[in-house]
Amino acid sequence: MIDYTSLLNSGAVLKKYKRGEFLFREGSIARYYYQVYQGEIKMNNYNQEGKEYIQGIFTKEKSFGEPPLFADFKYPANAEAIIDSEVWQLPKEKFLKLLEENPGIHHKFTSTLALRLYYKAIMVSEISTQEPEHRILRILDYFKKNNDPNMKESNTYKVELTRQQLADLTGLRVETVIRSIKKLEQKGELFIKNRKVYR
Amino acid sequence: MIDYTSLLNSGAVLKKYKRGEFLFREGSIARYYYQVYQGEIKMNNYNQEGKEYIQGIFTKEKSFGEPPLFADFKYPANAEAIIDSEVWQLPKEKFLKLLEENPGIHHKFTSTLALRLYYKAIMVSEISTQEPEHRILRILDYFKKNNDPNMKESNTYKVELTRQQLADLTGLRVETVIRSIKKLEQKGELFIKNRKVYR
DNA sequence: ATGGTTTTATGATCCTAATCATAAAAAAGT
DNA sequence: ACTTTTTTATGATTAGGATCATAAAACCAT
Repeated sequence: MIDYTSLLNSGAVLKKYKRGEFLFREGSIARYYYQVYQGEIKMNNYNQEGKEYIQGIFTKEKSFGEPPLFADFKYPANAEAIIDSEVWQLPKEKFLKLLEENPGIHHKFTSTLALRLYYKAIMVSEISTQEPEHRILRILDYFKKNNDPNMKESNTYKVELTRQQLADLTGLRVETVIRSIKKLEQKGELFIKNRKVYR
Repeated sequence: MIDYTSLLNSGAVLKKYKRGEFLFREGSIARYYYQVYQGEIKMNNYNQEGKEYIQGIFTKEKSFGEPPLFADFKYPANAEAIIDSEVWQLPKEKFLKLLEENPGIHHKFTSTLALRLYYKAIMVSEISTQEPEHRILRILDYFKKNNDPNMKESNTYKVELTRQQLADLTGLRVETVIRSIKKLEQKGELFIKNRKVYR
């Protein structure tokens, strides 16, 4: 999102996180801008019984957790490293100053927020009105489109998500995801090759 | 959101919509900035069977449907008048020009998007992991906080939403909402006075 | 290679919210 | 005032996904 030169000039530092480590917790105050240098970070919620909901997964170059920097509220979710990762960390004030001095970057973040809102609007509507198979297809198509922007729709995309992650992204349970995926394969909506899903 | 003087100077016009009329449809291209002058507008989705999901309800002074103006995508939902309404309409280009010339306004919109993202993050997590009563309380608290920003938490708030609207906001069915509200009343989480909910 | 963990898999059972049916009360329209 | 529509209400039944239980396959660390 922000190029390395600007990051370094603004005073960003690289932080390492081990798999399973939390960068911040739901309900805490936002103090930094974060951008993945390498690895994989997820933002998620756990309910009382420990059921997880994954708000989003962020890979190389992606930023996350900016919304609370723009308005006055606490983090609505945790940030947790899926695998060992390195993440740029820039203090809030320096981030906002950077935006102020670079309208272009500011505009880019507005677009990013808008796009994320679009994704959330789709997911919440899906989850509340659609059945499992439909939801899963939506998530798959989202990842297909998002993780590789110049991927054509006709190309087959290898899904790098586990069944459990798909469940946590769609509000379903693993077993339901496994069964739905099988049905979707029968219907020809996707195919499975040594346990990996292709769409 | 944008003051009337700026709106008029930029070339905005007031449009009237009858109850039930659509301002735009899911999947169409965004051409205008919209801001409620008076009345009530909802953004929503319908699934194949006609089940509705309400993305948001917008009243006096609130803007809606801006995200697609900032990034390149189609409307993820419809905009429909809940009651007879009047809405400011400003062409996309003029809106973007206005933002460009007024960094203050631009920043305000970024905050608005951030806040809306916050609300969506909460709702999608609620809907996918929480049970009916929990979800309903969340929506009530959101409306309490949002429709009257200087309302204290200890004040009792009169909910102006129908049971059906609550259902469409939480992904539940009317009957479930009615029953859950009764249970919540027994638990002392809210009270009902001639059919109106107070929280 | 070995042992431990994670992921995928499948059958059986349960439970909760959806669905179906029906109606009364309230609000809105003529 | 009277009809129509909307909203709230309640009981009975159903169904779909969650839950429970168990295990094999794949992956990983040493």
